[in-house]
Amino acid sequence: MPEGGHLPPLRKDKKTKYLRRQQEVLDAAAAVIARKGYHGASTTDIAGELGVAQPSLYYYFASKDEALEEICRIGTAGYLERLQAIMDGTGATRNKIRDAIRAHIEPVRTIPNYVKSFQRERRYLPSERRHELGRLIGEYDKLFRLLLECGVSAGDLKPDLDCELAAFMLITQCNAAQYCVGDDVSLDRTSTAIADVFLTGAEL
Amino acid sequence: MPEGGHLPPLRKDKKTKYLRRQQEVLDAAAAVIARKGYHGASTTDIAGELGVAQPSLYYYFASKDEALEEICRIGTAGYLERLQAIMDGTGATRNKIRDAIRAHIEPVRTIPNYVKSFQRERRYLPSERRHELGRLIGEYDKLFRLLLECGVSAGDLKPDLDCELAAFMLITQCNAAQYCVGDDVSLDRTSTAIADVFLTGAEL
DNA sequence: TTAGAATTCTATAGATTTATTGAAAATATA
DNA sequence: TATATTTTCAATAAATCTATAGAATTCTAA
Repeated sequence: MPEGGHLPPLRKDKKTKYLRRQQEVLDAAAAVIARKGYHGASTTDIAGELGVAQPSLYYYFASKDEALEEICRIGTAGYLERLQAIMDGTGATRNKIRDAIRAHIEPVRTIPNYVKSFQRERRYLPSERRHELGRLIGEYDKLFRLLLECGVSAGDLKPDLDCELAAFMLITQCNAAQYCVGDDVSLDRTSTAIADVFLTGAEL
Repeated sequence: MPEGGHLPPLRKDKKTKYLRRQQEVLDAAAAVIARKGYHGASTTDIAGELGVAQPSLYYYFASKDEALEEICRIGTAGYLERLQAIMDGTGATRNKIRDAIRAHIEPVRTIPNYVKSFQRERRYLPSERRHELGRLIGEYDKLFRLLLECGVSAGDLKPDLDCELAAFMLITQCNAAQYCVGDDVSLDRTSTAIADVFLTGAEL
């Protein structure tokens, strides 16, 4: 058994196979945790999802905590970089906001179990990792807020806009986009609808 | 011990004292469950919050499930009625929307532990009660959507507004209002800010 | 002050959980 | 095929959880 349970075996050409299986285990864990919550999802449940015995999981992860850490890492990967890239662009404020909304919602749709587990279960992480994630989220919130503040400075958005609150509410709406139940809930239509209301309002 | 653990004693004048204590137990349970989640909150944790021994709780509730049911009942009480009353009023659409937002956020601020426990932990209810709550939420969503649709019909809101999505996103923002962290996060200011952006948008 | 009612406690049963150990099975390699 | 490596499993330890039973305590009222 690999040291610590989560370290891969030694032969280098076998690593990829090990890592592929580890990914499958992680997918199963994310699915069960998204469905039943971290404490509601037993390791027996996760093993059942995979069709293996419960101790087999420990060949790939040292602990349930560690699996949640990895799930959260995947669920948050790239967010900051994508938003930064959008802000570095040259388009109009409204298009940057549209792009930011779209970029945020995309993983919510493509890897919903990872994002959902991150959103709802990250508070059960060990404190060090939890605080680390908190800092990352704080940076993202700040960057999103900066996007709006730049729009205000440029004269594209209302000068009295509460950018902190507005950024928070936009992020909240993007996170909730996975729970939409309407007729056409495609990524495109959902992100466009959120952006439209945010930019131009609902009133005539 | 009262039959079933949760039924009050017989002498009628003692009932109020029993019910008061039951409320204290419920407050403690709501606080711990809001903080640690339903499965993360052990009955020992809840008893510790009250400073009593763990089995003492069972004098007031037959089970942990039952306590969660009661917490969810309190956390959702009055929502439908308040929204209905607002819709029955005669004011302009924009003011009804403002009132609806304000009314939704108020319990989020006044009884946060109950609302938070309801929002995040209701999925762990026994299935019958969970579906019952689901129907209640569905009615509320539908009523909120109707409010917007009436606005569209009256010519107060844009004819192409996606009322289902917009209602869902408004409710989502109200529910998230408990997590605001800005300078002035009063009920008034938060609800006004949400309504302003929704009605008139962020763009100049 | 004492009898009865109401409330809380100690002790514990019984189920479930995470994680470990060492053996068995499966797979790859020579 | 035989050997070594990788992967999985059965068995189980140890901790924790919900809930119960019955005793002890506290409160109330005559």
